[in-house]
Amino acid sequence: MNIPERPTLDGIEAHWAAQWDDDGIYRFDRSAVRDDVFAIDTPPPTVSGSLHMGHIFSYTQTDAIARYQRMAGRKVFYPMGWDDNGLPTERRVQNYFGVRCDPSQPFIDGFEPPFRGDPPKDHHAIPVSRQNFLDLCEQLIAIDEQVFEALMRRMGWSVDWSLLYSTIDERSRRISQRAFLRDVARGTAYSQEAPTLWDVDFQTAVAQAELEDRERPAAYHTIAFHRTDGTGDVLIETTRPELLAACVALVAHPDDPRYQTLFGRTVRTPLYGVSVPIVAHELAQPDKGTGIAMICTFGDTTDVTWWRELQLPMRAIVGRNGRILTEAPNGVDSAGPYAAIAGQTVKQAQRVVVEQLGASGELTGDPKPIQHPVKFYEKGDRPLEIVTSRQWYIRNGGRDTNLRTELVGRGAEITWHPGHMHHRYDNWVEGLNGDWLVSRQRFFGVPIPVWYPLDTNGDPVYDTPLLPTEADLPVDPSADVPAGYTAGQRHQPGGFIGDQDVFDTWATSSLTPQIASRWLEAEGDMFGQVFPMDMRPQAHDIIRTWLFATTVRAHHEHGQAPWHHAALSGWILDPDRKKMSKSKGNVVTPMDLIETYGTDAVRYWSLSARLGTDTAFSEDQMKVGRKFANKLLNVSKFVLSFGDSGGQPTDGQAIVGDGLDHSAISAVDRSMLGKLDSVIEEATAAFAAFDYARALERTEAFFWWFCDDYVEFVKGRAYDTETAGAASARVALRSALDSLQRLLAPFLPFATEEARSWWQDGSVHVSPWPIPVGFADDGLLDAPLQVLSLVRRAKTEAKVSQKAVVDTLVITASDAEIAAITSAQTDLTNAGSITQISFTSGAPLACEIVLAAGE
RNA sequence: GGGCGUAUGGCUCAGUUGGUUAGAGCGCAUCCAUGACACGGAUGAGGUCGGGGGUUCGAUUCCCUCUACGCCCACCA
Repeated sequence: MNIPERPTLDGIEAHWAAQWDDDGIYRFDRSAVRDDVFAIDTPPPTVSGSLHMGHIFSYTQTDAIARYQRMAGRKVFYPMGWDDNGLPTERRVQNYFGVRCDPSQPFIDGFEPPFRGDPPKDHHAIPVSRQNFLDLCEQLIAIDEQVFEALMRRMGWSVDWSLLYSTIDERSRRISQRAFLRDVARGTAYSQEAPTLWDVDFQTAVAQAELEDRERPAAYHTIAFHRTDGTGDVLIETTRPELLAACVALVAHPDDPRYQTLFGRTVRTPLYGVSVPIVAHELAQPDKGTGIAMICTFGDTTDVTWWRELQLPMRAIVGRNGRILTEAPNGVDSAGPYAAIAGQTVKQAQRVVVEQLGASGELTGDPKPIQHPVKFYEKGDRPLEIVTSRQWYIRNGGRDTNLRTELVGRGAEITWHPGHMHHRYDNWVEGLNGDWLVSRQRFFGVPIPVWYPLDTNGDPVYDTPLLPTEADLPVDPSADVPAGYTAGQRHQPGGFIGDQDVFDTWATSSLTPQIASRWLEAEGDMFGQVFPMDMRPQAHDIIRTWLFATTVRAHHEHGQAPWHHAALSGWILDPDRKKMSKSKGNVVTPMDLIETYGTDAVRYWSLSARLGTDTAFSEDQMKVGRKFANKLLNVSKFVLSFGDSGGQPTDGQAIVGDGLDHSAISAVDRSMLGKLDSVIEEATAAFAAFDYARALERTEAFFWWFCDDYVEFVKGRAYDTETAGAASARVALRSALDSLQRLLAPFLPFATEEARSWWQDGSVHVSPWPIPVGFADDGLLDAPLQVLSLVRRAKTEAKVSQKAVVDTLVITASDAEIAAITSAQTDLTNAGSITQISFTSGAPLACEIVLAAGE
């Protein structure tokens, strides 16, 4: 036994983290069978910056559950990953090095970027080749990932670092492509040319799940369409007059009496004079504007619906770069008014068209400014446009009621923590309106493993893609050649082309259970040991993306939900209850907090918050956690200082296992141990239900009671080896300490390990979770401690030391209480420095206290 | 427009099938520097459980309604 003179929390993190690593105590047991495994589908953090308090918060919550499960005997599968492919990384690379990817640039060997961190504001990103750009991505993520790992290790998260993966590494590319090929083979993935939401800055298609609405100013413009029979004008209102050239019809509600006579007739568009039909559709809203709207290809997603369902012609005018196409669409004269908008941005074009309409007299009144929601890519800066392009999709129920029902069923297989998060899943699935668009016109991602044959004219034949075999994965269709072709046939008539696109990052991260477990890999496949996983921890704002996408993939490939439990963490709020944001400038970094309060203190704050509950950032809570950890060291030192004359308990069954009969333990000590048994039961039940916060609350409450009441109560007896009950007190103290250290290990892994190391071999984190010893929680101590409390109050009111002697104490109590007090009388007189006690039968419990003179 | 959640002493939160004086910590006040701990200990003040209505012998807890805040979803001309 080696107890320091002055226990301290300082410096214990680095020491124990290194020790755990050396001992490999968090290694997954690869021989474990599924029933013994507890598998966690860890969220791979996005590597595009730094870890923030939200990560600390939620990952620590998962870690506590992992630690409990490990101690409870499960073989914990707890991987870590980096989500390092995708747009966030590309954007960070652009901002960090001052470059942008331009595939038309030649590769430069040994390329040096103009900056490494913080290019000046006026720097114009220089174009670099695709390969140079990808190299820079790899460089930067390697740097970022080192920083991430260092912080995670400092946090004491009990992940198995040998399971580390990255979503861009070779294994992930192979697994992602393998899963996709299987989707293609079974028809759950397909490509299609269709109108697609398009970000004009990133120049890529985006998926429904990545949209967000933002309130933007706009204006209603009232525009006159001319009836082709010459009987007058039809007025419509629009916020997008620049799309007039893209107009293919006017639409009103079929029941709208104002337009009954117009259905089936035609009007001519202003400026361009194109003849378009007036059609009826129930999505038209009579109360909006004039009740009749123009349908353009495409102004919004409703236009797409109308265009498709009413089988209208295509008259696209917005290009992929967000500018008006130089060539006018079918039916519009390129030389007319259109020439003035060709090549302009959408915004510029609007100004021009409004001027033109004003001049032609076809604009009625002044534009009426409004605020309205506009769809944005969640990471984008300009409103989305809709352009037609060929994309890959994975079926997600958005176009198939049966599939949707099945996916709702998968959601119901999962136990949600907290339960109400399930609504968000159902809500999302039931609101889907299209399949999942997985292709992106970007660079740093998993390539779509597909080539297309070129016909004799050199045009791609998209219906018969050329696919690699699984054995050849991963492939890069831009560099690799499909079977049966030679490299020289690329881009040649009769030859082939590679698909230029990459998967959206969610298309790969939706496979984290497969990636982490090395599904179907030649080396180290653990899939069968861990799938379906036990737990998916994640934030609630990505239910519609990550959680749902993972469920879709598991449904298609494995026919089941990917996990048994989904644990949804809340958000960190600023003290003023707003969502914590980096832009506020007052955000403290996790490392600062760890250094100020210690890891266990930061963990304590994280673990005080329940799943799904948004929580205020609170340094006060961390201070409490610091005190808690410190107290654990001190009480451990104190209890252990008594020596082990009563026999040293070594595990949860210490007292009996030590050869000491229950009857050798005094009634007072048995009562404390009974109370502890109840706490163990409650904490265990709470942990089993993923409610670590409740387990902490119960354990902590008992811990402080133990320190302030029980220890104070019995320490006089424990000191004095001449006392008959000394051995009992010592064994009880040690036994309780043993259980407490283990109960607290998931919360305070460093302090518990430190205190544990003074008297036990082996890590507390691989010791068994305590189980009840079998004593009754009889409340025997309630009455004696109540008396002690009254004595303390009397001393406080008399403004004397707690050490002051009580000459006589007359207790009025019920017979049962008197019996309890009598059984604890030795400890009571010790703890209260009481000379003489007498009893009167009665109720309620009361005391008459006479302090010794001169005190 | 639809859905979900939250409203408990100055602050952060518990409150487990409705049941005797609604709990804890922080903060605050007063006191004690007792031989584990001053990153300590003792004691205390402080709440008509968001408003209104209902069910019940009895509601913070169940039902209805209103209000405030937050989030998710929606076809946004």
